[in-house]
Amino acid sequence: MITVELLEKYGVIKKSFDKNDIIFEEGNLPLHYYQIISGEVKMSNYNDDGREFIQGIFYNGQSFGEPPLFLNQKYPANAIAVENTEIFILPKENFIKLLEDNPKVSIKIIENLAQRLYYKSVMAAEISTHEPEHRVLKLIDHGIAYFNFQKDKNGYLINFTRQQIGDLTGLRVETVIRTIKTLEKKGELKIINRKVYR
Amino acid sequence: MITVELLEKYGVIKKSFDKNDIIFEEGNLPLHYYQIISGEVKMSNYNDDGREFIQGIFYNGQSFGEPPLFLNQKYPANAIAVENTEIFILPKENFIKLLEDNPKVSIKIIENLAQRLYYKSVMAAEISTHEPEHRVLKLIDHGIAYFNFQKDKNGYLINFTRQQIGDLTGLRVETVIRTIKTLEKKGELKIINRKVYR
DNA sequence: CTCGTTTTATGATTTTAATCATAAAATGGA
DNA sequence: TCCATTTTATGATTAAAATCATAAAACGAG
Repeated sequence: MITVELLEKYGVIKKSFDKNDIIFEEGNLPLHYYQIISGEVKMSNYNDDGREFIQGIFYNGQSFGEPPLFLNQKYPANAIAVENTEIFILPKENFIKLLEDNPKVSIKIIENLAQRLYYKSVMAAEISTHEPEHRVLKLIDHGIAYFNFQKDKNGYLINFTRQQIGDLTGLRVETVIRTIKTLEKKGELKIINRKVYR
Repeated sequence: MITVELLEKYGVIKKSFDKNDIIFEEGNLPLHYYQIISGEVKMSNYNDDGREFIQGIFYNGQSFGEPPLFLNQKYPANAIAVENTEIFILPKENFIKLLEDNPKVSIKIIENLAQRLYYKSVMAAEISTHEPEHRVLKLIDHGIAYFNFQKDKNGYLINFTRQQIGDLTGLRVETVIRTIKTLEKKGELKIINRKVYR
């Protein structure tokens, strides 16, 4: 996360997106740095059958889409506003200039990329070698630490739909529903009027 | 990749590992920066059944294991020498000092992490939404660009075993063998005395 | 050169999650 | 408040890759 003052110094603009608006598309060349002011953004891929895989979900203060920007490669996924969202947008050249002038920001970027790489490493191993129960629990426990799940008297509220959990873990929605029920029976989580708590 | 001169200035040491030696283990706290001089290193996880998932394979000049170093988190996977390997090892504090003193190195680190994140994004989507043929081809095509595959008169030699391809794509070795045969029949790749060419 | 290990190979069977079908409950615009 | 859409739910069936079994070929350490 880069401070507002710094971004403004380098000519950032604000842009609003409605729910379901496309921010950028897979295959496009990156031209900007994006940082969320408010709202929620998902990055995802669709395969030939229209099946979705969610690479990540981003919230207030988080940036997204930097890797291909640094590599001059095409976006490997789409970025879509999950709800009405406001975003800081900085042209690539200005962003590079900002980094050159402010070495400490580079360290922030490194930490952010490191965090995302860490998540992807964990989930990649989960998706390819573990059963549904393990995958879902791992995602939920990661979410408690890094997505914005709120704690109340029942525990952490996992505010993902069953479909989203499926799209993040590579499982079908029916499988997620059944898996969550099994996990409830085993006492690993609670279901209180259809909402999942951990 | 950080230059030898710079690493030596900050007190780097060289260490040799024999084939199959463990460089660090999942769950340990990171204390060093690692950069390969020669040889080959794999990072991988094992699930409860002993099934392996290879996170990545690294060669001459490449560094590995930085994300948890920046985050003060435990290693999410093991690092193992695939063959006899020589590695530069720099203590964490010296590495941080090196970065602070040399902002341009930060940019290199960012590009490196961005590259790895890009690979993980592509493979995550493949593993969770595509069939074996698609997964194997994507891995191979990525390997041509980023692993050290050599081109000869038959095309690029994919110098991975079927088992390694399986551990990188989340498939079983028998499935990989059958998939590669199918891909050969479809003309997507060649098999010349058991070696795979693309 | 030899022998144990690894790699590639193939066929038969099983398992597990995907798929298909259907529906009730909840949600959210108009 | 009404209706279309989304979300959760459950049962039956299927398909696809994993598993199991076995073996030949290649490799590599001594």
